[in-house]
Amino acid sequence: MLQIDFLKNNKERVLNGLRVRNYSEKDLGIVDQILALDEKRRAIQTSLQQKLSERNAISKSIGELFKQGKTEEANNSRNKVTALKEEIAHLEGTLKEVKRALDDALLSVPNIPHESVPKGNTDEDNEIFKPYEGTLPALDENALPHWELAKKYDLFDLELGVKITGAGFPLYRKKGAKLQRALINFFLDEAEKAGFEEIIPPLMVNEDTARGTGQLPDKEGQMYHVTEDDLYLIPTAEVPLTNIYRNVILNEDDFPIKITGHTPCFRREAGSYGAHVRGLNRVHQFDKIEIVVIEHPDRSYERLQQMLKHVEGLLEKLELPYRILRLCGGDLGFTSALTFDFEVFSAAQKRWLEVSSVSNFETYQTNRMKLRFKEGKKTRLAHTLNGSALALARIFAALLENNQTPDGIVVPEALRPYTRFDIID
RNA sequence: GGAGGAGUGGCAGAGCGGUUGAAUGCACCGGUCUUGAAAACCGGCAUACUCGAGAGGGUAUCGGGGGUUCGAAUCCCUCCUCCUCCGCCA
Repeated sequence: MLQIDFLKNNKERVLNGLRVRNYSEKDLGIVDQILALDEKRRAIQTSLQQKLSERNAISKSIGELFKQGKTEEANNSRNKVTALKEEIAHLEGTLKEVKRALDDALLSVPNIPHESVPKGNTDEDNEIFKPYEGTLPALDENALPHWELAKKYDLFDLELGVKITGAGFPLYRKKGAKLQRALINFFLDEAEKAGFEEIIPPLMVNEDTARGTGQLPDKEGQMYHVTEDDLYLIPTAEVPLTNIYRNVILNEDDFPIKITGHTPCFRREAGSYGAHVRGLNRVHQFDKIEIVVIEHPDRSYERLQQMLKHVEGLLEKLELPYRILRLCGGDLGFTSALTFDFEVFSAAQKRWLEVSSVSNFETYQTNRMKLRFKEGKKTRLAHTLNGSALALARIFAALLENNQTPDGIVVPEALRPYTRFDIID
């Protein structure tokens, strides 16, 4: 959620930012609506506070008068306050309404894109930030997509998932299960080497938490909701990890806070069907190692670059061909200011698969979460960043496809200490 | 799930209807003293909103929400969390 002061002082910047997100001139009216609501709120609040102040003063004097035995004067004052009370109740009512309208309006405005974010409507318009340098691996004609390979080597089973749960809940087995576990440990170890503290968070979160990172109110459809207890299954570890610091005031020397966690991720994503979502390309449950950083605002973009390097390192160790995209305004997530997507080339499907998304949210999440730090006497909002390092299902798919040989699927060197086998056959 | 108890500032802990944003201790920061440190002493030490050019005011916050009252940390309702005992259980 944007800060109202920022909006007030940088109106042009906000408007231009929304234009990058393809807001029409008509939709931009929301900004003026917000400013008007804020003005209204302040006016009401000021007069309310005056009345409250008056009430408090009189009430205080009543106590004094009773002590002195001046009952009559005390009763006079009492009547005065009774009259005030009505005004106060009325003002409180309108204040609440206006605040609510303001809040709703503010929540409906996405983050302002970083100046480097290109204009564009869809993922077609994303900028190739770092192209793949090399020749794309070419497999021979009868190379199999991962869902076929999975059948051939009995690595995962979607039909069994259907039986147990429903579509999109894969069941891994044999060397598939081992590879899965190897990847998890590999990614966690690499994150630890890079200075991230490993955390195993709860997989269900309450409403406040979901709101803090921006899953609510607008994206509730993407989360599984346990209505009986009003809890949400996490769509990513970002949610519980970042919310550790909800309502926290840090010291300046606490930065950077670097945490990581492996969790299953649950996504409802009212799905489409077809080749693009076959196999593990899009599932309702997948494992992911997430890295989360809470950083000083002056250093967050530097940190974002470091996070990119970390993810690059992982893909290089796994010997997967990748490229990095800078998302355009139209494809940029609601809460993000700048996002880089990593894509891995799947040789068998002959397409790029998104395997990681690394973003700087600036103060958008921290404003909702009230995550601040002390800067001298004042408090200031911190920046949050996060990235997948990495998401398993698609990496798993790409590994199977790209490394297939007539003899089996070759495990990349870096992973062998974890799998304890060299080949899947 | 049943029965009881409790939630106050960074921590400990008073207050249980009236100048209490909240005693006191500890922690922390600044100062005096000291060659330096400790001790001692003095001072400071929440957050948000709001008015004001500023100095400085005001409002709200004692787990959350609602209510009673001229006035609530104090009384009532409700929710949440924690503790003790019983039951169930990996």
